[in-house]
Formats: sequence, structure tokens, C-alpha cells
Amino acid sequence: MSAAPRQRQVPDKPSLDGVEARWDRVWTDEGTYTFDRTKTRPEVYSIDTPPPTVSGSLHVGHVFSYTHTDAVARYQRMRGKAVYYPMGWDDNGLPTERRVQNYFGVRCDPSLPYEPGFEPPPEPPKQQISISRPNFIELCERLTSTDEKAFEDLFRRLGLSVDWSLVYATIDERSRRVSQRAFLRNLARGEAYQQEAPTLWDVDFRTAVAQAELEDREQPGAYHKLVFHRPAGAGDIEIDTTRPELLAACVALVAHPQDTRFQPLFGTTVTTPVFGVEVPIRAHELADPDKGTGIAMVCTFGDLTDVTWWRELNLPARSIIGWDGRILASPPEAITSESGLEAFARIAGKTVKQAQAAVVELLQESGELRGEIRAITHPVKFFEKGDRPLEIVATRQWYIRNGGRDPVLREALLARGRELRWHPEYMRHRYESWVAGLNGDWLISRQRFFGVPIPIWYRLDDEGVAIYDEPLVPDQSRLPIDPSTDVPDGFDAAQRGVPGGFMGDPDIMDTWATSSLTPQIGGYWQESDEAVAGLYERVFPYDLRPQAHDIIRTWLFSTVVRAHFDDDSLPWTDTALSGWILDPDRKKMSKSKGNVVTPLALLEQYGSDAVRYWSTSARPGVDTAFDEGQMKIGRRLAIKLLNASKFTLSLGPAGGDAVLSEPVDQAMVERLADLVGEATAAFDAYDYARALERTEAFFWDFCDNYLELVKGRAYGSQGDGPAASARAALEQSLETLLKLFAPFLPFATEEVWSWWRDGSVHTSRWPDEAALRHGADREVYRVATDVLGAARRAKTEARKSLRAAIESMVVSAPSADLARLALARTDVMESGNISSLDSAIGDELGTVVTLAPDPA
RNA sequence: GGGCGCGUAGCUCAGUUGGUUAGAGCGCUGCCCUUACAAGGCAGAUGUCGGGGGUUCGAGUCCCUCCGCGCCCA
Repeated sequence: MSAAPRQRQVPDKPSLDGVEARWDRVWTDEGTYTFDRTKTRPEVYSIDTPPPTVSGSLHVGHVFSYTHTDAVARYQRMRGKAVYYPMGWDDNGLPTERRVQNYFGVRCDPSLPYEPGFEPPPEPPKQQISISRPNFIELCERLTSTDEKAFEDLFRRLGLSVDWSLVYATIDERSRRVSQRAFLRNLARGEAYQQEAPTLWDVDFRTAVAQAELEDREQPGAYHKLVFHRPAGAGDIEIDTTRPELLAACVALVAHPQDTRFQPLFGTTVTTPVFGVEVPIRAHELADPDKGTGIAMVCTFGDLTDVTWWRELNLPARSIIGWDGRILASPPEAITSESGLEAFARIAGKTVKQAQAAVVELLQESGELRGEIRAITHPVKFFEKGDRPLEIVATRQWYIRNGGRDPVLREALLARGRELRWHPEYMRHRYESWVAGLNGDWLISRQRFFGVPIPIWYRLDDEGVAIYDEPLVPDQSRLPIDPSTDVPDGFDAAQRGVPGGFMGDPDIMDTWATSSLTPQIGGYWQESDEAVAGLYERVFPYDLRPQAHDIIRTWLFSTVVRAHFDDDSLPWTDTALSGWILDPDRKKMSKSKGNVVTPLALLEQYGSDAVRYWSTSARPGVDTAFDEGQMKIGRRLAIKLLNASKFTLSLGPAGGDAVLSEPVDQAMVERLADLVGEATAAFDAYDYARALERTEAFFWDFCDNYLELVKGRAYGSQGDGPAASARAALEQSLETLLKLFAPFLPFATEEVWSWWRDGSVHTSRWPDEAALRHGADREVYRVATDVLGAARRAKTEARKSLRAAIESMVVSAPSADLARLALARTDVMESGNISSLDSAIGDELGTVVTLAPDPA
């Protein structure tokens, strides 16, 4: 239902200046986008909004993808849904941590007790001050709150129809509580577990990282040919390795079981060069006969294949790399010879790079390096945020099962992917290939500080050694807790860290372990607060997860995992994937490449509607070039909408009993019904771009042709009845077009709406195709505009003004079209300034135009 | 190596299930101060639809193959 017509107030000079601030204030005051908590699940459309990382800077990518979601949200709201559209800020994690360290000059030491009222010095000190984790988190929150303000301002200016009363941050108390609660439930059901195992490790951040955070980078490397010795002078074996620095960690050689060159050697031993350690020769299918000399050395651990060999061949662990990425001070027990120990002393404490140079030197001295060192480039695994290659070290870590080690679970999660509706559809392949390729469970513990703590303590035995097998868990009513300051039930604070006492788990959870719960956080899952009782059931499973396609393997997948475990459900029915912004050279825009455009300047220059127009012109999922040209077009469209509306509304109202008596008006409205049908179907398929394109094309034609065709009649040139028909058609089409444009141009449409209607266009009902459809002959409109176009063309070709008079015009066309022309004759003659219009039967439309002579 | 997407006018892109002479905007050219709009309007020109082969009465659209670009996975 549309609001009742009222007195019109059309400005003399319509303008977009200041509309953003003005309407944002009205929408906030009126609660236009406030979620109606009385609505039941079928009446709700809920969105699991991506929380942007606020410690990064604003860029156009934010504007782009969030506008796509907002267009859908506005459409659903106009369809009568109570739209649940919260906003979250992702402030949890490494980027914030690094900023806080530099900004305040502090570092986190989780072993320290909380110091109430701690204030950092006004100037960051040269020597960083060590503070407790809760104090550190307080500073993180202080810094992120200003960043969050900037994001909110931007999103408000952009016109996102978010319910700003539903804001959360991924480090806030509620998020920590939800995150810990979900973890403890995973633990109780056996979906979370801890294990001491070889782990991919970033030596700079000094934390474990998960498979989802890896990326391969092509790196220079070099093959070194090393000589291993068979016993009793039986000869040497050459192996090629890119990591000679790990020679001291060598535990075996492996070759392929079918490789006849090495079959006789399986089960025998060799001694390593330099260090003189005896190691076995074993067979394994992962050994590649075509790589190097066909036989490889296994070290603990050079890469993930080493881990597989170590595990499947039951080899000993002989680690030499510490958490700081340096060679350990003391040698593995297996090195016993004097020369071996001396050699190890020469690499102890060195970085991997330095150690490699030292080992090469040792090999050269002993003559156990054969031939030249051959430079190659090869893919090396990095933490996506890291600068040095990952090492593999054995550590105790927490995991959540994700199907990487369990075919049954993997299949269940693949089935979830098939159950989910993807927009665009082909994005589901990303999910499938990722899940199919998982090679281990999800490692969620991080050896960092600014994050949600693992809510676990351990008893210490009489020697002060932690008993990991029997973790102490808090009662859920205590959540959130920080085990570095909170004390487990049955203990007192004095028992922390002493034999017979307890210790807190020092780790935090991976940021994705919290982000994977945005549906639960955003929906106030299991929160006891009266005000939110029953809310979760009204929004879950959500209708939509919008996000960028590059985080399908992290955010989307991990969210599916959590909901699968805790709700036995998909977290949402649909997901819409946005593309990236590319700079004009087709490169992904990113901060590190220095080609980021700040969005606020764009919003100021072109206006929010114009920037939204550019964003929503991009097809779902398609990477899109940054194009200010499109923003100029969007601005022109918004201004055109103001002007066309001003014209329409300045004609005066049609009157309550106006009838669409004229065939041209009926034909235009019939086409409008077609448009509504197309736009609705497009939105229902999440193709906002199509809805915009069709609406825009209709609108320009409407302005160029229909308005020109009926202008005179609407002013009253043909009498009251025909004028009322034109005005009624104009009012219907204006109202409809405003609604169709509202999801894209919320400010311009609201501005016009306010000239003649009460309430907000954004809470008005989406137009109804059936109500506009009367079965009129659309072709009347086509014939009339074709003839008008021919008249204009004749004038243009004669270099005359479009106002110039046509003395006579003869239209030839099939009889059916001539009959249609007759129905629009007066409008065509008036708008074309045609004195005499005749017709003749012909196969196709043709015109002969005689212009009036120029006035003397 | 496997998978997905893309390749259409100088540029950015639409082209639903195959159906007349392939579209839009920008840019370009020309005209017009027309009672909504000159930071505008009207009109015009512009294409071996990446190459080749096939199916069909008919292919930008379906099939095969090759080339180029991007991404995902291993």
C-alpha cells in the first residue's frame, strides 16, 4: 500500500546536495530500518552481514560489496519482510594487535595479572611495556572504537539500511561469550580436541597457522646434491635437496616402491654426510622417481610430505628448528660423533638462511657436495600475512574437526554445500574443491593475544607439569572468561602456576573461529537477556550470507562447519558472492599495491547514489573495474530522476476519479507492468544488476519518448479527460519507478517521495505487476514513439531545431500499425509539431517528412 | 596436473530456454538554449561476437577442439 497522496511540495531547483546527511538523520529518527522483533520467522528476511576488518583502512571494495547486499535488503523490505540486517566489526586478530603495539608502545604478556585502571604513557616509550592480556585487550578496544566510528559514518553516508542498534564487534563481550560457548560445546561433543603434532608455523608471528591461511609463493631455491654413505664401502647414494640446512634433522631416505634402482636398498641403512647419523632407506609411494635423483631425504620437518612420511613410516622425530625459526642450541641425540657435534655447533642458533650457508660450507669441506648448486624456482608455503616461509614444528594445538581426516564428515559437509543456493551458481565449485582437498582438521589455536581466549585451564601435577588430558572447563554461566586472570572453580588465585595448582591455556582462538559464528553472534544465540529472548529462532537459519568469493574456504566454510555441529543445519539458505574491484590495469585493488581509492572522496564528489549505481551495475560475482565514468552516469541518472519527477508533479494531480482513457497511456502502463515483472524476477534471483539495468533502460525511454509524447496533452491541450488520463499514467509510472529505483538510489528516490507522499519509499510496498496489467496493446506505444523518432530524425538531418514545424508527414505501415497510430495521432502530431499526418498501407514502417519553410 | 570463469564496437559491459537486419553507456561526429533537465537534450557512425570444426531450416547462444587472460584446488 502506498501512503495517501497529499499536498505537493516540489522545489524550484531540485538538488542532490546534502541528501545523504538529511535522510540518514530522518531514517534514524523514524526507525525506518529498525527490525520488528514481533515478526515470526516466515515474515523475516535475515542477513548474516560480513563484519569488515576495521583495523584496515576504508576502501572502495567495502562500498562495492556492501551496496549489493543493501540493494537486496531494501528489495526484501519493500516486499513486506522484516529485514534483519545487523552490522559487525571484525577487530579481533593480528592487524589490530600490531597497531596497538606500535600506537601505545606496549606488548602483551599473558602471564601477567590484570592491572585495573592501567593507562599507557602519553607517548609510546622506546622500550615496550609488558601488560596483561585483559589490559592489552582494553587498549585494542579503545583503538578500534575510533576505527569503527569511521566505518559507521561511511556506511551511513552510503545509505546502508542497517539496523544500527544491532552492532557487534568480534572481540566484544557477547562475541567472546558466544565463541567460548560454542567451543566448549564442540569440546563436550568431541568435535574440538587438542593434539601434539607437527604444525605449520610462522616464525615471525610465532604462531601456528591453518591450512586455510596458507598460500603458495614462487620462491628462488637451489638443488644441492648430497652424498650419503652405504656401510662398509658399499658405495654412495646421491640425493638432491633444496633444504640442506635440515640435514641434521634427517631421519630416513625414501624412494618409490616400484623404483628398481632402489629396490635392493630398502631396509638397509646409510650414514648422513657431515653429521654421520645412520638412517634407514624406506619405500613410499609419494617419492617421485622423476624428481632429483629419485631418492629423497626425510627431515623432521621440511615440508608436509615429510610429515606424511614421518607418520606413515613411523620415523623418529629429530627436530632442529625452534619457535623463533632458528636452529636449536643443542643437537638431536642421534648426533654422537665428535665431528658431527662440532658441525652442529656451527649451525646452532643460526637462522635457516644462515644455517644453509653453513651446511654448504661443511659439505664442501668434507667433499660431500657433488656438482654445482642448481638454482630453481619452486612454490613455497607462506602464511598469507607472513613474510618468511613457514616452518613445521611439533606443538600442542587445538583443532575442530572439519572433515579433513574423516570421510563421513567430509561427505556431510559437501552435502551442505550442495544444499546451499549459490549466487552465482558456479561459485559452489570453489567450496567443493576446497572441502575435497582438505588434508587435516581445522587448527584453531593461535599463540597470540588479541583474540578470544581458549576457555580452558589445566591442573599441574606435583612437578608442576600440566595435565593436558583432563582440561578444567568453566561453567557456561561464567563466560566469557580469560584463563590468564580468571581462576577455575575449586582453586584460588595463589595456586596459579604452582605444583598441584593450575595454569590457564595460553592460546587464543583463530579469528575465523569467532567469525564462523557470526550467525550466532548476530542473532544473540543462547543469550539470557530478556530483550532478545526468542530472537535467534526468528532469524536462523538466515536467508542470506553475502561475502566476497576469496573467503569461501575460510569464512563461508567455517560457518557451515559450526552450524552443522551445533544446529544440524545450514546457517543460511542462500549465499551471494561479490567480485573484487580491479584497478584500470585489471589488477586486484589492495592496500599493499598502493592503488586503493578512498571511498569517502568518491561519495562526496559524485554523491552516494552515483557510487551505488556503479556498484550495483556489476553482475553478481563478477570482478569489476573501478570506473568513475559509471559514477558520473549514476549521478546523471539521479539528477534526471529529480527533474523528471519535478515535471510530472508540477502538472498538478490527476484527480481521484481519473481514468486511463488514452491507448498510449494504457500501452505505457502495460510496458511498466512488464518491467515490474522483470525486475521482481531478477531480484528474486539475486540479480540486482539486471533489475537496475531494465529499470534504467525503461526510465530513459520514458523520459525521451513518453514524456515528450504526452507533455502537451498533460498540460490540457486536448481537454480535461485526456489530460487526466496522462496525469494518472504519469503518477502511476512515477510511483512505480521510484520504488523500482529505491534499492539503488535510496536518497534521490526518498527525496522525490517526500515531495508528494508521506512516510518513506523504503517502507512502501514493492509494485505489483498484476495491478498495473490491463491487457492493453503495447504496440500502440511502439508505433507512436517510432513515428515521433522519425520526425525528430528528419529535423536533425535537416539541421533544424526539434521544435521546428513539420508541414506534412506520410507514414506507411501495415494496416494494424496504422490503426495503432490512429489511436495516438493527436499526441504524435502535437509532440512532433506536425501540421498534417497522412498514412498509407505498406510492408514496413516508412515515413516521408516535409518540413515547413523557415519563418522569414 | 584437475576444475571454474572470461574473451562481443576504441573503452566498460548486457545479450535468459538457439529465432528476423547483434545491443547499452562512455568516447567520437553533427545538431538543438525545446514551457523537467546545458554538469542538459536529440540524432548519427562504429562489430570476421578469440580461431577452427560440428549439430540445426537457423548458432554470439548447443557440442568438440585450439589460443589467450584471470581465479580456485592439487
